Amino acid sequence: MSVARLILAMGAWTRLRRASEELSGRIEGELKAEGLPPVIWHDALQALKRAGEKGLRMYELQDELQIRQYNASRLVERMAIDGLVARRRPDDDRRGQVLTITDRGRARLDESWPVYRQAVERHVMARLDEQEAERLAELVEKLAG
Amino acid sequence: MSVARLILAMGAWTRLRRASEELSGRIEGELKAEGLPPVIWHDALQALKRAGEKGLRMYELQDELQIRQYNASRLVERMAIDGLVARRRPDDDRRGQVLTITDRGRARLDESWPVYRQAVERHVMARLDEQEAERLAELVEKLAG
DNA sequence: CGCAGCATGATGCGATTGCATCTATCGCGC
DNA sequence: GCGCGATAGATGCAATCGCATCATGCTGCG
Repeated sequence: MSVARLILAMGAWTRLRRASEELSGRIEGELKAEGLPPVIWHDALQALKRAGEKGLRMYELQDELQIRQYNASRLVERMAIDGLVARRRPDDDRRGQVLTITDRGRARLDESWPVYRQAVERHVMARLDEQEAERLAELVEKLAG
Repeated sequence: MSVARLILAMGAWTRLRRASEELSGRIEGELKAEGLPPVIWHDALQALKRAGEKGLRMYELQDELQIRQYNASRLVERMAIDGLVARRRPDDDRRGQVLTITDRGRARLDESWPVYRQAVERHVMARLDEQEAERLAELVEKLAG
């Protein structure tokens, strides 16, 4: 019946939220403890690295990271202050920015990757086997669409 | 091999985080659009309602909601300002607080529940069948322990 | 008893977020 | 070419978060 479904959905949602916050707290905490930038910076740098020379427009980065426009704007500003990304105005659209990773950005990525990786190994990989990780990914994917 | 496991874990973790943020955004958004308090207030009021007359100590609420000490402190302060919870000092431990829900708190809960419920129905229940919701709850539970 | 350390919760401060709005530029229809 | 709605991104402001630390009261040990 529908009541049971709702209770299950509520339970899943609440646990999902708590688990996400718990994990974020731990993983971000480990990065910060090493003086490294937060996960979102890592994601952004990785996306920019993948994009290579051609770089990404603001809105592409925003899309890829699934963050809000103003958060993308501020994220990039902070990363630019640290010299991790370069911004340039394309001639064909002078409203916009093209973002590329700098050498310093790549270096920072290399520096943070081992720590990030170990954190994920410890807090995620160690707790789920392959099937479970795959299934979890599928299920949350259904929610985010 | 271990590399595959790491990739799966990373994928699960990233999607989990994004889905959680996405869903939080939508659900909190709907509450805010109706002038209702955020989900965490709902959770807190519900926990206090369950606790009844006896109420909860700060650290019990903190435990139940899995939030940090300073967040509990501030959450309760804001809810008290709105008159949704009552704080009183127990005689046997005059450092602490005992929190109880007020009539106004119960009323607010009744008011926000239909909206919250519908949001969860729309964004969670509608996207997962019973098995999926149950499995998701199990999996995230393994991560949060 | 007296004091040191522990537990409980509050708070100052800087960083981040959300929301709304602003500026600059683009491109389409006339 | 001109004007106007649409698009790209920045920003002021208030609220919230994280961290460290503080204040107060409790507890156990000599």
